[in-house]
Amino acid sequence: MATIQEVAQKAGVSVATISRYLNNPAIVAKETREKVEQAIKTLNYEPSMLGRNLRKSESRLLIVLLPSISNPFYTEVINGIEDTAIEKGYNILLCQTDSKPEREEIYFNMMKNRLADGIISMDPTVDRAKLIEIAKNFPLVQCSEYDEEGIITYVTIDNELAAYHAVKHLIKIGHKKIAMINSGEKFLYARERKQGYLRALNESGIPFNPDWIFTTDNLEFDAGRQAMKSLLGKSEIPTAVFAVSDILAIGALKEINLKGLAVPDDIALVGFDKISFSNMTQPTLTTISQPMYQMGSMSVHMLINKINGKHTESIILDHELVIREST
Amino acid sequence: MATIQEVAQKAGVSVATISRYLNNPAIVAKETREKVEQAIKTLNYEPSMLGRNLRKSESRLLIVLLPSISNPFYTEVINGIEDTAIEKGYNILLCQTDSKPEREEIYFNMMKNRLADGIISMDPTVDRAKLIEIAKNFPLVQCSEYDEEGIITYVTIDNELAAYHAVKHLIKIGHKKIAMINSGEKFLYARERKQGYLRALNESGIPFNPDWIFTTDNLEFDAGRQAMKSLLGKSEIPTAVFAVSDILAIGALKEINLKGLAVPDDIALVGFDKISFSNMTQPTLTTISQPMYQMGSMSVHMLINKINGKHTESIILDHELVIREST
DNA sequence: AATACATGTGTAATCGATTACAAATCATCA
DNA sequence: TGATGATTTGTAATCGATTACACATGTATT
Repeated sequence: MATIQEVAQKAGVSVATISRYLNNPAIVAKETREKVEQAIKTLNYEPSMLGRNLRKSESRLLIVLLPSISNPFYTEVINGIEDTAIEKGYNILLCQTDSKPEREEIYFNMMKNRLADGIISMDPTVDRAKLIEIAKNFPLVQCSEYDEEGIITYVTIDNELAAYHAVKHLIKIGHKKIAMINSGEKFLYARERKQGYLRALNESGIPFNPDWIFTTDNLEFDAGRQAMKSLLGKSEIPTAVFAVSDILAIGALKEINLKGLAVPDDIALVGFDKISFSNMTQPTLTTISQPMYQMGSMSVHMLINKINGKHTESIILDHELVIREST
Repeated sequence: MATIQEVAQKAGVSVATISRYLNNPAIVAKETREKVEQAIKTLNYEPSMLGRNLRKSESRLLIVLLPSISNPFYTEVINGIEDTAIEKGYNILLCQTDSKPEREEIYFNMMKNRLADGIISMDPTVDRAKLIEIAKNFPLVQCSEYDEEGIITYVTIDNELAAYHAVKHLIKIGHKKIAMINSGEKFLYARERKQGYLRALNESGIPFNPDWIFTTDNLEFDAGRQAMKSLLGKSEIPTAVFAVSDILAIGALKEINLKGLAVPDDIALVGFDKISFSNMTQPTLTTISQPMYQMGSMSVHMLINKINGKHTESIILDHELVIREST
């Protein structure tokens, strides 16, 4: 691998000239430029990012923290992140924490070690205190999550309103017995969506039945099944279910089918996230669509602003209710 | 951010001593060590990877090339890659090509620019000639794909045998009219799986009906639906279908359901890959399980061997037929 | 006491780029 | 013609670490 020194020698100019050519070809004289181009071509030279990065003290790498890549909700967000990052000359390091603090630690250290220029955190389970500590010293934005105290810049949707819309839709098509499959209330979004659910019921004068709210301890398919199993075992069975994630809804759907009941005739079902699989089930799933690509794209813009020392405001984006066969 | 120089000054020793402490604390005297530890702590020092990387001319980053992260087949492979890489002190750069050559180019350049130490390619659509060219000059292994000429080191399964097993299973449970939903034969694995399908039929004396082989132009859900629609429109309708990917199979399942037919009673269905969603459908999908985690893990071991200049042999791993409700 | 060897530390070169500053060249114009 | 300013290039310091080599000290051996 040729270095800039060798190119300089071959072209009969100094390394400074080569560097100038690399960074702004226009400022080197036409004649010199041709010699440099010639030398680069014959030596098959490619500049080393290692040298450049050290000198500029930047890595042009962004860390994206997420619990797990297998959750399809994130894939579309990642597309937004990746496209925007590449457009801005950055690359992304996709980091799965599996909600394990020691994994988190590794990635926070990469930041401290200057192997990354900033962090986009999409992990709801990350330790809040540590995150705030990091955010004080390094560029960091939260995507689809946020900190109630508003110390950390974020981009997200209005979870309360989205849940409200979902439940309102169920009420509008005639349901009164509406259950909710929620994830642990340690998550802010879970608390907010529950508020939206309650507000919709309340507004329509439907009494709240605590029997019909089921809290799962994870977001997997099986948790959805268990939740539905429990709901189907209640003395009074709901006619509609709002699940806070599509995967949970798909688990519920499976359980409903197993019990010989039909969606939407016996039980209507609304999910959340509009993952691609929500369109592949039988029946297809009514769900809340988040502007995932846009969220990803925005968070990169915000992060790069932070890296460049500019101030950035948090943003709340719009969601959309997608009505399909399950309601 | 403190540098090694400042730490050295604070501790009253030379930078060499700090560096030695960082890389092998045992070789610095106990007394000095304590001074160094003290200085590091009070300055809150974290060594810069930029400096280290330049000096060692390595980045400790591995590029993982894949068509799209949204294909769940890859997520488990990635887990294997990530765990093993971290264990070996490397990090991974997940790179989606979307099968676009210009995206590929970006990532190959990162390699040339020394921003990555090696590449694991899982992209079947990547330009072969270019891949071989890269493999000649840089550490590269192929995972789940391979080059027929055997120039590039790879880890994969025996696709012909896996398809053979899948079709044999259908024959064993009484099917004679067996269709295949295949992806384009530009992919080596598609050609191989077709061979396995033909061998199984042939061995059981079942004549091959060209009407029953459908070639899709992509691997998406809708392609599966279209394929099944076509098969259901034939003059003679098959009683079993072998699809070369679970997503295609799930698309087919949707179409079968829409036509009011039942799986497995009217039509039996076998997929390929054992993605997590294959267990969430109604009915669950019989499929071929590839050792995805192991494939990922192996490919990292092989790549690191290559990076360290050691010779490495290609490997073919075992698959497994997972029989579930759809057959 | 002389020698050999192990242990611990410092000096300074090095990795491959960028860039401030100085210097050389050239054209322009009074 | 000489001053002025623009354009182009070179010199050398720099980013933050690692490491070969040299040197000083302590310990063991005869």
